[in-house]
Amino acid sequence: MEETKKVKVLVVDDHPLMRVGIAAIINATPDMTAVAQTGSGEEAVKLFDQYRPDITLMDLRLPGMSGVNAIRTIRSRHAQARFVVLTTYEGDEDIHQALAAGAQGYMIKGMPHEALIDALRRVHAGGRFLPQPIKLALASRTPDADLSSRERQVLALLVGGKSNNEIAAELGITEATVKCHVSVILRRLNVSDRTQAVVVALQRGLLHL
Amino acid sequence: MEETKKVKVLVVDDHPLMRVGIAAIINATPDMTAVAQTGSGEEAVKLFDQYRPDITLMDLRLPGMSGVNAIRTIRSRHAQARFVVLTTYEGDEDIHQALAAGAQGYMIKGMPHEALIDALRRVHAGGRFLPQPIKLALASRTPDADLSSRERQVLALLVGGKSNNEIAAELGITEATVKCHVSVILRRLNVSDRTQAVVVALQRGLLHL
DNA sequence: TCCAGCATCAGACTTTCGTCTGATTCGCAG
DNA sequence: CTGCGAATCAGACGAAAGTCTGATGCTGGA
Repeated sequence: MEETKKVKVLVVDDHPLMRVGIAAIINATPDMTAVAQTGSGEEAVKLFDQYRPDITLMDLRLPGMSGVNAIRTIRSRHAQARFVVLTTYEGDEDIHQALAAGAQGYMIKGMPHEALIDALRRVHAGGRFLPQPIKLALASRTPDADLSSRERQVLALLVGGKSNNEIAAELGITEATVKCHVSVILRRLNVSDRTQAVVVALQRGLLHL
Repeated sequence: MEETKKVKVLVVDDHPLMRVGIAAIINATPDMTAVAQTGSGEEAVKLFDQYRPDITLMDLRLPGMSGVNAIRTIRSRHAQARFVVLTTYEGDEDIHQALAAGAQGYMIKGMPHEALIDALRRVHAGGRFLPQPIKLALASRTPDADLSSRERQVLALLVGGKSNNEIAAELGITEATVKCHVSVILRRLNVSDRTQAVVVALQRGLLHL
């Protein structure tokens, strides 16, 4: 068995136990090896520079720098870098962001681990890998889902449970303007009041608690 | 090394990769062995009967029967059964429920895996194990947090984004009564409107999306 | 037995929410 | 250059939401 031919994988996940499991699966595959692992996005960037893995297996929910930002940062320096995102399914927004950032594969924690190896193989071969449910979630995305930055700002405050008045104070604008933004947000998210807006924002992963 | 002296652990988690990691850590510990594993609460009950493990490592978020219900079911038949809950921290309610159901230990995914072994040892020795942040979360719990079953029902509909009117229709009561329930819920959760109620309910794990 | 708590309802009142109409400014793409 | 969309504000309106007072029936524990 020639070591140099093994596919080098960098594992990024904030759960140590999960990293152990992933590494075990990868290292049990004869032509793959987990060369390094970490629980932080910042360290992932450093480790990538150091080990130049063929594929990076990346969780999105990380303390500090998010997985998406880590992908963006690494890709800005290494355009050929390939990523498989590994996460518990948390709404279509995460998926969309990750793919936009340059991920080639998406794997859901909780799928049988053969699927993980399959995904790694396909992505390493230059292809893509998206599970069926992920494809469906992306297909059902309406383009209206993209809010302006100001609207996302207001939505964040809505999720914080703020009233129109408080939001106005916090943003230094009038309540009338806030109402206007809220109305637009409701239309874009296709809901009829702020409570529903909060629920779908959390469901779709537009914001995190 | 005498096999019969090993501490037998049953692993219950719906993420296969996580199970692999947990089992690897346990089996790497000389005096412990992961005798069985599953991703479902129902199967956990069967496997317990079959293997009689010394400790069951239980995730709370499972498809089908919840981890808490699995603990309750197993305990009703085997009062001496010991449990360590292993979960991503999702609010004080889960913890409270799990301990009330009879768990002796609580471990957060994302802690170093030495801590897991430590927890298993202590619980197997007849003790308890609660990480510091968990203790704090439990300490800051107000007794007001317990809602009546009717109130929980209303809260669930609030989280569903329903209006008072829709809730009234769904429960077959008057809107006046719904308003009354909502008022009580707001006071109990210590918030001032339904949107905030939804947010804290999700934060504290009173309800799941 | 009696009180406390839960669930139910009603009316009235204030505040907030959400919509609508209409208007101004700014930057950017065609 | 022109127009479109974002962001800003205003006023006014109806519809919800939330509070308060007060009242009834039921259950279960002290």
